[in-house]
Amino acid sequence: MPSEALAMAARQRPQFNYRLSGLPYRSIEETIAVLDAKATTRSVRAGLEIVSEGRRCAQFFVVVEGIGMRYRVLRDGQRQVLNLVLPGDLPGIPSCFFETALYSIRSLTPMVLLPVSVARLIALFETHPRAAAKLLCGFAAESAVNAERLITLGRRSATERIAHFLLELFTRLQTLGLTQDHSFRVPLTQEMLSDALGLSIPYVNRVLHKLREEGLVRIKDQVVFIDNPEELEALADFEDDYLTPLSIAELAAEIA
Amino acid sequence: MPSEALAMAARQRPQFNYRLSGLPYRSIEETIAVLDAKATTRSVRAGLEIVSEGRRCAQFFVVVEGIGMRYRVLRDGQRQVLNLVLPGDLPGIPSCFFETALYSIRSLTPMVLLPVSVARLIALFETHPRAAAKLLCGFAAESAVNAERLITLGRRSATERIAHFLLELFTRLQTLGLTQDHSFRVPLTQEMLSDALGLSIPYVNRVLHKLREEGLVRIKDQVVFIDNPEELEALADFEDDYLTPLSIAELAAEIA
DNA sequence: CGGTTAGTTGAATGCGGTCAATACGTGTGG
DNA sequence: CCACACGTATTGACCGCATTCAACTAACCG
Repeated sequence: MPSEALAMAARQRPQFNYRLSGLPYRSIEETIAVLDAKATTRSVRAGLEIVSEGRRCAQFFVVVEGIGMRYRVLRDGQRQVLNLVLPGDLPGIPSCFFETALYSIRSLTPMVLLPVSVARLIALFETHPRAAAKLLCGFAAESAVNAERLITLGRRSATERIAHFLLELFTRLQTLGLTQDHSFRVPLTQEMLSDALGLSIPYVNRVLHKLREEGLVRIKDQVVFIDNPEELEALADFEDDYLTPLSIAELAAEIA
Repeated sequence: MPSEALAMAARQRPQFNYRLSGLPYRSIEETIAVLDAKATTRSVRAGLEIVSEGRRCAQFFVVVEGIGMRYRVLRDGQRQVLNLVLPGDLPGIPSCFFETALYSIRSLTPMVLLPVSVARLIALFETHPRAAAKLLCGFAAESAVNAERLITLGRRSATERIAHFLLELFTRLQTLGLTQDHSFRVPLTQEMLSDALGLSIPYVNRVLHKLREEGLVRIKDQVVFIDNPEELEALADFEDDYLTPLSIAELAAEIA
């Protein structure tokens, strides 16, 4: 299905289908099998607050399907979006290791989640070490994404931030088999972009306008089109190393 | 030892002693015991690059003693300091899960490290699940610190950034038993502060000057004095929740 | 003594924020 | 069917926080 036609369809009634069609390294299949996914899976509608900052959070989740966001609202009402939560991610870590959740998590699309209580996680280490190791790997991969965002916020210009963010999202979704050609659909408002990248809404708008005019990237009806990947990557100084961790098998084979 | 006298001593010849005197939750004692610390511990001098971005990194480290920094140098020479590495931290994660290290790590003081190869880590999950669980907890605690820094870079002013950073450092070092009264010693240059907080060196200087004049905080001869903790915390909107994770025992006791 | 690194200060500039108004689409209730 | 509210996108004018560039000091070390 050509991406332009897809956009056309989106204009009429945006649909989001984030069922996994590709299986990345930190695939959740083994974990799910171990945890008897089918029995305990939980579906939530879009726009639901799954974890609330300041309230006890005794479990984390394995995202099976859908997209969410993790964020903090500051005293003065400002919001910082920490990251987008995609299939295979583990929202609720690290909040479940604290007295009270440190951040809130909200679904942006309908989601399918696999809840895992902390007690069960601890037990998992005894009973299914392999699954536990996978969880650590998955969490480490997430932390690499967060570190890269830190670099983005600390040292990149507004244009670079936006370009880098969209390229990262594209790459991650591509690994999950959730892209079409050079486009992907996410329920991404300019407000969310600004809150994720530490910018103001009007400025995000201006930069997006500029990037669109330069033929680099477009966002239309919640579909992002990467029109010129090469130039966009050059502009953003984007390298995808940090998105492609080694597999457990490769790691175990390492010479000690 | 009064902190003023300590500063006096520092002026003559700065000394750094970061041996652990307190043992935080994510204490490394069990891990060290399991891993036969004594036999494999490694001491490094100050200023050594322990992990180099772009080069293979097949192990991570448990910091037994000393302080280091994790950073990335960008294409254009700009540097972003991701975090300071303190005793109990686990530098090398997540880099060891990737083909090539994503960031560099450098010692700021002499350090004592416990190297753990990835292969051994994987094996550890089978043989010592309890130690593996502790590693995950420790890593989760680190990730909370990084998330908080993300909020700092995204949504806080220069003054708030500096105040928040110094308070965080104080609190973490206090937990480790490495503070005196309301002061602590770190080999922290204004350049490092600026690279950690996404600011320019001159501006860091100006803000520090202002904070000193307001009687909130001083840095003198590599000793940081928190002169007015209450006001500084109010100014920075600092809460220490994210620095005090639950213990494994508490977690295991959770109702499933 | 020179060389080097860290800290300090001033002046000019600019990136990105703030405030405000407008447009646009969609869903609502009259 | 239209009026209105609401959320999101867009644009303009002005402003200010923080950067840049540059000069200069202080401390340390060979």
